[in-house]
Amino acid sequence: MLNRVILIGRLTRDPELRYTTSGIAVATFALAVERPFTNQSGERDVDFIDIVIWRKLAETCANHLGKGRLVAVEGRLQTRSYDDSNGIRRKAVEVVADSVRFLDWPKNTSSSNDYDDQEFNGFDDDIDVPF
Amino acid sequence: MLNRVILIGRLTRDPELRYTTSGIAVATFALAVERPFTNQSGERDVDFIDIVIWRKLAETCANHLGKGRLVAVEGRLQTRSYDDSNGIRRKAVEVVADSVRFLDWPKNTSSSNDYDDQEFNGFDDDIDVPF
Amino acid sequence: MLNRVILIGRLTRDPELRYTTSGIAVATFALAVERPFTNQSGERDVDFIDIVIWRKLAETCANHLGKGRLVAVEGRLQTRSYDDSNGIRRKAVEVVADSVRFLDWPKNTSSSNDYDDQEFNGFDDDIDVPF
Amino acid sequence: MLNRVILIGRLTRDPELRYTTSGIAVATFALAVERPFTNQSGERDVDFIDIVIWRKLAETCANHLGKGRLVAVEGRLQTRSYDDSNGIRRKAVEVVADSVRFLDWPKNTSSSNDYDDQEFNGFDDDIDVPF
DNA sequence: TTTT
DNA sequence: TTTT
Repeated sequence: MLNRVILIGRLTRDPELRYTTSGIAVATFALAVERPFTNQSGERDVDFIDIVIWRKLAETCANHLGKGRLVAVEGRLQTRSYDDSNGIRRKAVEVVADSVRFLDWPKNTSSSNDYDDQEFNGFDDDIDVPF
Repeated sequence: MLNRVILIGRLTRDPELRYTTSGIAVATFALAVERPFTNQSGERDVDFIDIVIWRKLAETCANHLGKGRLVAVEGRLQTRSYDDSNGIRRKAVEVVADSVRFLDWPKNTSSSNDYDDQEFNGFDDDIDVPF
Repeated sequence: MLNRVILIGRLTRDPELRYTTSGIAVATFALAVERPFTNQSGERDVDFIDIVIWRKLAETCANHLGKGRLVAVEGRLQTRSYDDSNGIRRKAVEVVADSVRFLDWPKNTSSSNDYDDQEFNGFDDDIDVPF
Repeated sequence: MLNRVILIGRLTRDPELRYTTSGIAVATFALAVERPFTNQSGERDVDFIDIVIWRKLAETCANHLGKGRLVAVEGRLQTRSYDDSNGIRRKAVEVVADSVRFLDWPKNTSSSNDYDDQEFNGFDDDIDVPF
C-alpha cells in the first residue's frame, strides 16, 4: 500500500535501452550503492540494485547517463518471476524509478552522452541536474 | 551511499525466528504490498518483498506479529548471493528493517502473539503501535 | 533537488476544503505524528505537521477523512512566507501531499464521511484503503 | 508514528555550531532545495529548509561543510514553539538529521573546512563522501 | 556481470 | 488550535 525507495549510487554500466512491442521505451541499469559502514575486514560492502525506467525518462537516462555516473533514484520496489535462459525459475526484485537526478557531471567532454538537450520531462518523467 | 526503503503491507506468513551461531536473533517474513493502481485486468498487482530483521526487534516481531498483520517497515535494500538447495546460484534482494510499526491489532484474542509485553526497544530496534 | 516526506499520523481535526479563484480544490489538515521514543518525563512527544492537498485528492480526503483518522502521507516539504491577520510576517512549512492512504476505518458508521464512492484517482491523486 | 524526510540541496550558509549547557553539540543550517518543475514564470522555486544536527555528526558537518555545498540529508520533521526576540510566538518546523552525505567537493582548497579528518561516525552519526 |  |  505504500512502497517507496530512495537510492544514491553509481551506475555499474551504461544504461540499456529497449522498446516493448508496443513501442514503449524501457531503460535498465544497475546501481552500486555503498553501505554507510565498513564491514569486519574494514571495507564497505556494496549493494547492486537493478533499476528499471519507462517512457521518456528511460530515453533521457539512456542519452545522458553512463557507467560510473552518480545519481539519486526514487521509485518503488517491484517483484517479478521469470525463467532464465536455462529454464530456471527466478524472482527479480528491482526498483521501478519515477525520478532520476544527476549528481555529477560526465568525466570527459568527448562522450556522446552529454547535457545538450536537457529538458523538463513532465510529472513521472522527473529529471534534474545538480546546480 | 543513500539507501532507504519504506513499505506498508501485510505479512504473508508468521515471522520465522532464528539465531546465528553467535546467538544473534534474526527474523524473516515476506510483506505483501499492493500496487496503488489496478492492472489491465482490473486487479491490483501485489509485490512480495522479503524482510530481514536483527536483534531485539527480531524477537519483538516474532512475538507480536503474525500472518495477515499490517505493518510499516523502514530499512535498506540489501543484495546477497547464495546457492539454493539444488546448488543453483541465486541473488537475494531483501529489505533489512530498522523500524517496524504495527498498524492494526491481532484478529482474534486467542492468539499466542499479543501485546502483553510491548516495550521500548532502543534506537535501531524501533517499534510502535497505532494508538 | 530531491524532497521526499513520508508520515504516518492522525488528523487533529476534520480537513478543510477550499477552492482557488480558478476553481482548484485545496484541502488542509494537521497530522499528529508521535515520536518513536518517550521523553524524559516518560511521555511521547508529538509533532503537529500541516498537510496541503490539491485537486481531486483534496476532495477525496475532505469527503472520507475526519478528526482522529490514521493515514500515511507522502509528499514534499514546502516553505512559504505570508503575513498573518496581525500583519506579522511568518514562514509556513508544510507537506504538499501527492499520496494519502487510509490506515483505519471510521469509528462510527453514522458519519457523513464514508467509503461509498471510493475510487481510483489517477497518478498524482493517489489514495488507498488498508485491505 | 512514522516520520521520514529525505532531501538533497545546497547549504545557504556555513553551519552554525553551538553547545547545550550540558555540552552537547548542535549544528544548524538551511538547505536550498529546488523544486523539480519550473513555475509560471519559467523559474524553479526553491524551498529553504532548516536542518538541525546533534552530537558528533554536528561537529563533523560544522568542520567539513560550508555555504554552497551539496548534501543529502535524512531525518525527521520536528515542530517546536518558541518566542522570537520581539516576544512573538512562533512555530519552528525543522528537519532533525540523522544522516548527512556529502555529494560534492569544496570549491576551493584554501578553505579551512576540508576532508583531512574524515572518519566513521557510528550509527546515528552517519556521514559519507561521494566516491 | 558490477561503481568511485 | 491539536490525534489515539
